Amino acid sequence: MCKRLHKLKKVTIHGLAKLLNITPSTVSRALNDNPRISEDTRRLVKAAAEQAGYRVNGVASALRSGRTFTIGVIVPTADRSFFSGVVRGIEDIASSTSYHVMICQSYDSHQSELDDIAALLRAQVDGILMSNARETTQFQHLETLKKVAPVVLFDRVVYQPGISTVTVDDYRGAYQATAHLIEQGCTRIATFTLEQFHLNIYRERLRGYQDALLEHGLPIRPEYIHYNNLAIEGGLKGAEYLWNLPEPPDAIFCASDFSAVGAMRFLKSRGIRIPDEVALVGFANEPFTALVEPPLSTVDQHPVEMGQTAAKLFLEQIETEPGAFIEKHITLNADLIVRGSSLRKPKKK
Amino acid sequence: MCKRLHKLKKVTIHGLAKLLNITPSTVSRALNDNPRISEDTRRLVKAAAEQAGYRVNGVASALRSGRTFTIGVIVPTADRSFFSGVVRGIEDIASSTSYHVMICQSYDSHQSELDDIAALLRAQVDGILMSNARETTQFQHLETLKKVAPVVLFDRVVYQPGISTVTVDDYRGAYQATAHLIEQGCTRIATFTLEQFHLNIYRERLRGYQDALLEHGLPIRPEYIHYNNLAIEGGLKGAEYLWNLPEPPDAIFCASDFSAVGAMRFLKSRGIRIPDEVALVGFANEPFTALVEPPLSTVDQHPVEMGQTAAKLFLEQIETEPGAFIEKHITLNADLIVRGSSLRKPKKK
DNA sequence: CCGATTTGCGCAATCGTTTGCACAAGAGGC
DNA sequence: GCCTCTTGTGCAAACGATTGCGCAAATCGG
Repeated sequence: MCKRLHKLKKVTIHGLAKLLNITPSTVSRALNDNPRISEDTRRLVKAAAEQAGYRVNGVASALRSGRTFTIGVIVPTADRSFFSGVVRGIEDIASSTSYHVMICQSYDSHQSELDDIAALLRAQVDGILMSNARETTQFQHLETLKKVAPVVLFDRVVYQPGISTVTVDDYRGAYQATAHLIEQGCTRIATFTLEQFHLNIYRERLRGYQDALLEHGLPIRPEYIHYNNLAIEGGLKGAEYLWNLPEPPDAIFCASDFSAVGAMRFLKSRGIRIPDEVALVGFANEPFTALVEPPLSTVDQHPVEMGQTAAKLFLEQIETEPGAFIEKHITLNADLIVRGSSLRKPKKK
Repeated sequence: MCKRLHKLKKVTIHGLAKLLNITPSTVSRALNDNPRISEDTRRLVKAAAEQAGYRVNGVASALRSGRTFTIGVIVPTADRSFFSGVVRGIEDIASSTSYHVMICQSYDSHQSELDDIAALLRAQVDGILMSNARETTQFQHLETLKKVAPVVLFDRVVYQPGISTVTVDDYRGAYQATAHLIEQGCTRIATFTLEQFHLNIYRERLRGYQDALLEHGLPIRPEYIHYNNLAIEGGLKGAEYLWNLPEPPDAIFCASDFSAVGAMRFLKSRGIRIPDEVALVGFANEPFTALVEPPLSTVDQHPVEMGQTAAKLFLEQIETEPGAFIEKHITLNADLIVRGSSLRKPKKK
């Protein structure tokens, strides 16, 4: 039953060969600029190809050559600013090097992640760039995956020999954000974070927050560390919790922009002034942060650059003999962006 | 020189066949649940495949069967909320029907659009879902493309026989937005739009705006129609222009959220109160619109649903005999979302 | 118990390119 | 003028899966 769905007169190298009275091999070599083909026939072939509207069948050449020139990408979700920025970065590099990008979403589900990997491998992608799903706490699948294809992890990573990673410096980003709040005169600084310590990013952000406090002589108060889902609603609840404490904080470092906006809502509803009574800093530099009132201070993660870097790492690896390959771990700078939500003092000169 | 980059012991149906002392054909049929294979061997083969870690080579089967189960998607840019929402919708449907999504960005350049199409065809995608680049004013390439593969256009479309489309009802969205402003007591309603009338969406939004005015007995004042790039900066300039008029408007219907935010900035800097002195409505329901102060009224375009619909149209078409196929044009509802930026009166009942 | 049908599997061609090898013709050295 | 090198093409075997056809053995009907 399975006949070609849309049959069309396809022009192949065989067709061209017949047309020119030469063999397919010669056509192939001519089109690929093989040096063993004379300049004359090369021109002839290319002209004929152009004129006949020939287009190489990528599937056939992939089968023969073993390379699809396709990169598989797995992100938790494609419609969040950060990840779509990464996808864009990957596509930037890919398309400028004649690669394609195949995209999958894990929806933060471990099973989907496994399915996506299987699907991408079936499609014979040349490599996989991914950010782990939240649910993923076991990494056995990466062990086996890395033997089959180059793997680059970004943002939510795990360190394994043979797997390169790109992250943003979450630790320093959090440290700077917290130090900035201290510098603005805040002394009771709370934080929102996610209680999933298999995720490097939240672990690091919490560390940065804590170290900043300690190194500035402030105590770490466990009641100021609130675990929530880091969505807007989580921020709302978190703020409500904090303001039920005997001594509410005078600043919150939120490990996500969404939770910061949630906190902002709560504070406004209570008539608490930002930044005078409470200073806020978010994380991720989502586009909306510049537009809320007051504009939200946050930490930029350079998503596009992250995607570009991950793609470049992949390209490096694919050019390297598997034996000679040594994974790299690239950390991008996290840039604190100070806006109105945390600016109590005039900027220092 | 071009040896397989990462050679690995791959398990193929030949391997399995040898292992089981049967032929590759039988293995293939067993794995594909061909009814002519006995239940016994089917189980045997599947067990062996499972145990040997066999994974079908999608490239090989694509070459033979003529189907890659891959959908090509071209968007102007992958990191804008609207388009990443569409991509997500497409991926939702695709992955639930064992398709993959290959994504390209045109950056609103016509040449890139052509290149992307060529690249996707080389990869033998089973169909192409795209939104036209801003630059694209000629559509000859679609003429030829549609003969080669099913094409579905979304959002920025052009109507051609044989090409299905999915759009949001820009006309009614704009009409409702404008009517809403009138209902709120505004009588001098300006608009921001893009001076590129080959793009259906801006054409329709302008029509909706104009018809709403006329049908409510208000004049169309040419000086109230401002053409700009619809970015934040365009909105800033547009507002500045309007407030240099002898009689500034008391409302702006902006054909993009970004320009609305730009206008908002200008108005705030002038101390003009929103919505009391000027009411604003944007378009697209970008995530930030709910978060600015005051929250921006806007028109939701249901990007995810648009992507899903486009993907479904593709699936329908691929199942249809090319001869029997008739294109469909689906229009999604545009939903006016009223928020603080345009709400002068208490909500009716 | 014999001829007709079904069942289960193998053979081999095919999809379109790539590529190692062979080989003829031309170039060059002496 | 003979012998070695280059140069330019052709031959044919991959790549891995799918599938029409053929053919035995098993089943069935009467």
